[in-house]
Amino acid sequence: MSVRVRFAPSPTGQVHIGNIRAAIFNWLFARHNGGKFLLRIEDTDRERSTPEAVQTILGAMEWLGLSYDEAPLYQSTQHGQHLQAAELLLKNGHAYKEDKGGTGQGECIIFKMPGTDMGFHDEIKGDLLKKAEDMKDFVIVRSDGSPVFHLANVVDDITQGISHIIRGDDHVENTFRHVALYKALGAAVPRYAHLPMIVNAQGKPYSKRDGAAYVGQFREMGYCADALFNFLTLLGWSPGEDREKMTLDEIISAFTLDRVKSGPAQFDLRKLTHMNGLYLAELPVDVFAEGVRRHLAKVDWAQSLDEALFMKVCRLLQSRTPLYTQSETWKYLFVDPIEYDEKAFQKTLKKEGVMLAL
RNA sequence: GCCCCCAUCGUCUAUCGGUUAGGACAACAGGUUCUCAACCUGUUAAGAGGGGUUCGACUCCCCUUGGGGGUGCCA
Repeated sequence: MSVRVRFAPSPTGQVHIGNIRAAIFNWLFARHNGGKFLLRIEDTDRERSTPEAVQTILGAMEWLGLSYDEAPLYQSTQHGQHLQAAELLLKNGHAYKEDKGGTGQGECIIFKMPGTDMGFHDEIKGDLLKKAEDMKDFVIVRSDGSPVFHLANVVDDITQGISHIIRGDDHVENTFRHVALYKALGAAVPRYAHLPMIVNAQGKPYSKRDGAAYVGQFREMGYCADALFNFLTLLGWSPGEDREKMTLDEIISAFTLDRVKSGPAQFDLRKLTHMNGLYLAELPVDVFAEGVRRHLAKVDWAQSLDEALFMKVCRLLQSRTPLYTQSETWKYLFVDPIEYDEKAFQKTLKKEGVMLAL
């Protein structure tokens, strides 16, 4: 079975850390299995989708090295496909029209759940079952003619030939609907894997209120892509054998879904910072220096530093810098005069017999 | 309310019936040191509770408790 997975973000703003983690896991799964990693931009929400947000997504993926294998599919171009699928469901009796009243006006198209108990196998959580009475019919096309997420998502996954759907835990319940949709559409049901959520110290979904929550923010704060990638990989997954800091190749070859945990994982910025330090320490000096330069660009005392001294300082402090932004505290090395008591200094020199090689 | 999922040090995790329950981050102590930091060494620290199954349970089953998710003409 050839592996085809996808990352399907909505271009409505910044790229959330939880979303990019899902992208990373999909990417790793594809690379580990020699499959394809596809990108689908779910831009059907005309109100909130913007071209800038698409660029933000592309930029975040490029920064982290998440290369995709085929041209991105823009969901808005699939509108006809979605409606065609709805028509098919109507025709074969899996859907019906109804005016539900309430917020919308007119008839919407509703998918009829099979009315039998259902189940699917989750690669991470195991077998999941649901009784018929716990599943309700649901709207697939709104009364204004626009397809709902469930329909669009499933139809697009079918047209992109997705074999494994690896996504956040918050979609577990949707999966029963999606499986029913696949079957009603006469398509092969893909394999599913639901990733544990990334939560904050309170156990709630990690959000921007908990500090940095977007890829762009981590980049600005001075974290390097490899460190963030490695760290995110360890949230909910472990290669075993006490391995943590790994090269990309090592991660790819060790990555399997059966080693993904199913409980939520708390985001610990301190551990990320420590790991970032390990990555910065092994960078070539000039690359490190370049990163420092970027972060010092806006700092007033660092506007015209002596190049030779700057490189010297970089060489000296590289291994002790967990974050680029820490270079902002290097001011004393360049401009502050060293304060000392001349008399006490001389006295110490004599007393200790200290020899200074100056 | 109803449905589903989850549960090892403060945190991320290893363990897939038999271990002194291991590693990492953090914390603490000491060392090193031109402040800070980094670094080195060491210490503290965990199987939520109760029943089973078994010669033997962190590990398998059940209940309780706690946490999370879902329950839209949102995605």
